Amino acid sequence: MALTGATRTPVGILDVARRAGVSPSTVSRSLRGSARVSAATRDRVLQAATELAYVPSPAASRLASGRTFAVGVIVPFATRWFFTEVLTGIELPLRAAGYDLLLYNIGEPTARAQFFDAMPLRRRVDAVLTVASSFAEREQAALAALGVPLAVVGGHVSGFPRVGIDDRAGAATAVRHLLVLGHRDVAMISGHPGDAIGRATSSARRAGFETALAEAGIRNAAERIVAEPWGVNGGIRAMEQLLGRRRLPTAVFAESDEMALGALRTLRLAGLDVPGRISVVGFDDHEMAAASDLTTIAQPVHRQGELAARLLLEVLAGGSPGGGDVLLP
Amino acid sequence: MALTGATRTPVGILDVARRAGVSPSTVSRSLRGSARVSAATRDRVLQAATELAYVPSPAASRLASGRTFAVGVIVPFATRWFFTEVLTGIELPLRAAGYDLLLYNIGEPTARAQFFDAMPLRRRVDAVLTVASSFAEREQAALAALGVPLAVVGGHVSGFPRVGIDDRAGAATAVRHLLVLGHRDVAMISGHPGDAIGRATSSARRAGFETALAEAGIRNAAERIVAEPWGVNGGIRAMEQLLGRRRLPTAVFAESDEMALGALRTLRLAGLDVPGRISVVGFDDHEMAAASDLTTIAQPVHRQGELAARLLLEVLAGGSPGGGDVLLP
DNA sequence: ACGGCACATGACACCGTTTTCACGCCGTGA
DNA sequence: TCACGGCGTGAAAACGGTGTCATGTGCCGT
Repeated sequence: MALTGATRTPVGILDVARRAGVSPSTVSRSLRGSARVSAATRDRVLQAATELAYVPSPAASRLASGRTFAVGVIVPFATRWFFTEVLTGIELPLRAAGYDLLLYNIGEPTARAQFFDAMPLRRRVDAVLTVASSFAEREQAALAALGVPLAVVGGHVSGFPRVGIDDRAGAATAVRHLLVLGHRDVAMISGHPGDAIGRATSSARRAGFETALAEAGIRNAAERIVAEPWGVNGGIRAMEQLLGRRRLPTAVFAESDEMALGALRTLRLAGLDVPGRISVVGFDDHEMAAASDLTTIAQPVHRQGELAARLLLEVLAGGSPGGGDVLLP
Repeated sequence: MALTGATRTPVGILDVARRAGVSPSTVSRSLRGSARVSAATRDRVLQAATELAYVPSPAASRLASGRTFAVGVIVPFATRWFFTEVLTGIELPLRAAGYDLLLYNIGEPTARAQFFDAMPLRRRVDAVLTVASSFAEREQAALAALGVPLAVVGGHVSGFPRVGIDDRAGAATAVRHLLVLGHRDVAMISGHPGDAIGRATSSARRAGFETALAEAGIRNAAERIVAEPWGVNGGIRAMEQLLGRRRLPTAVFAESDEMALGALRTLRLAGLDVPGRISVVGFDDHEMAAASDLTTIAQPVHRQGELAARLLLEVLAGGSPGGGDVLLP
């Protein structure tokens, strides 16, 4: 008596096989569409499968085939906006190809340490994707030791393909924009060089800043950079520092929109008109940036995610891709 | 000749068993610490395992045990901030208990449809967690049909425990705050009732708004609500609508900080002083809210995630939890 | 008309754990 | 001293697919 109603569904591949009047092997082949099965049989199998509401056990499939059909996504949540944007780009192609997304947040130092200590995605993903992170030597080695394809979005891991933008050029563009507007006294708000987030990105953008200033014949670019922890609060504090200086710059280039927004806030509190008294330019095209009418360098983040995903899929499918992709802001 | 260096590591449980001089069964038992194994043996096994750098195959383990040690997290990415915040809260306890996080973004309608069509997490998670979403009847049924524990953060699925805040009370508090300040002409900016995101949340907050107005003897609360699609842009447009009205309200309560920020932007463009000419109160305690000096109703989002995770773990461990949790803003 | 041959399909071993069951051993109570 | 009950451990059967190899059949070329 089915007192409990619909119990857990232990409908396996043999049930389908039986109903379709074929062997399990044939069911497997038909379902994965891969191998050579006569159209008639395949249809019969498919029909049987849907009738029985058959769902293959991923565990069994993984065990037998060795493929997990999962990719690990490593992120520092601190970059909320960037990361979610990338993720939406990543998800569609991967999902379409039948892959699951395993999320790992290594934002906090302790979480990060644990992660690299335990390497929890050993044996459980076919590929890895890192978002907006830089890694120390040992960490890169650990990632490489996973022995699976790896793609990098907004960061750098030596030896693996990278999808991103030319941060240096982007930053230079932003700064040149300010210079063209006539500004000579330009400062930069940057993330702490020590920060795990975007170490590479950070320094590339600083380099862009320095390049642009050098072009304009402005010296001591380095002194014009003030670094604070990455994020809105860092931006707030950085701008406070600038306000404390003898002379207020007439324009500020912020490494990221989040920092720019923080800076704007400080300026607003100080009653300084933007852009009347001081101009601010950001970098990233953060959702809130538009809402704050912040001038910013746009980057196709969503696209980057998508590209990275496709790149991985290509590798997983057996092909080897070209080098790192670089888009223009 | 090990030309290839360290190849893929096929070190299995029997290797460990051999090295420790025991049977695979004993290794399994020792490693999961569960069953009764003499301390001496266990130590020997553990040692052997670390020496061999043994990593159990999750696939095999899943197949044999029936447990996946994974939980599915369902989110509409639209609520970036909320969702990442929740996620950080969720992750630690789950990870500590050995669970993986499978991410599903059902933000876009087509993705949502596909999701409920294919029910991709059948057989691949031990539990599910939904974040900031409301579901139609059929969708709720589909979720229930998964047959696994489910916890809800910031939303509602009938029959399953919910972690959240008292949105109605929170909203009422916000509105009362405005009333106490002397405002009589208060409007509300709300998300579209049809939006999938936080339908339940939305209506609860509207109810709070209406309650508070009713208390103060203010009528036609419903007319004072303007609805636009959820998000910053919705806030922008909603405020534009309000500006278009005959009389500008002296205060606005926004359903979410994102909408409030949008509203602020419109006001800034219009040159209207905040809070001099018009007051704005938000809801959520969004990161950017602080940076914009927006008055807002704080809610312990991180905490909510953590609670939901613990709740799930409890259920997974066999206990049955109390009813839905309600925190105070 | 006959020997392949290619293709569709079935049989079966295997993937690497977990788990049940049985067994031997030792300490204990009668 | 003997039967008995635990406890620690090993043997072996799942778990549910996938892939390889073997088999049977219809068709083509000569």
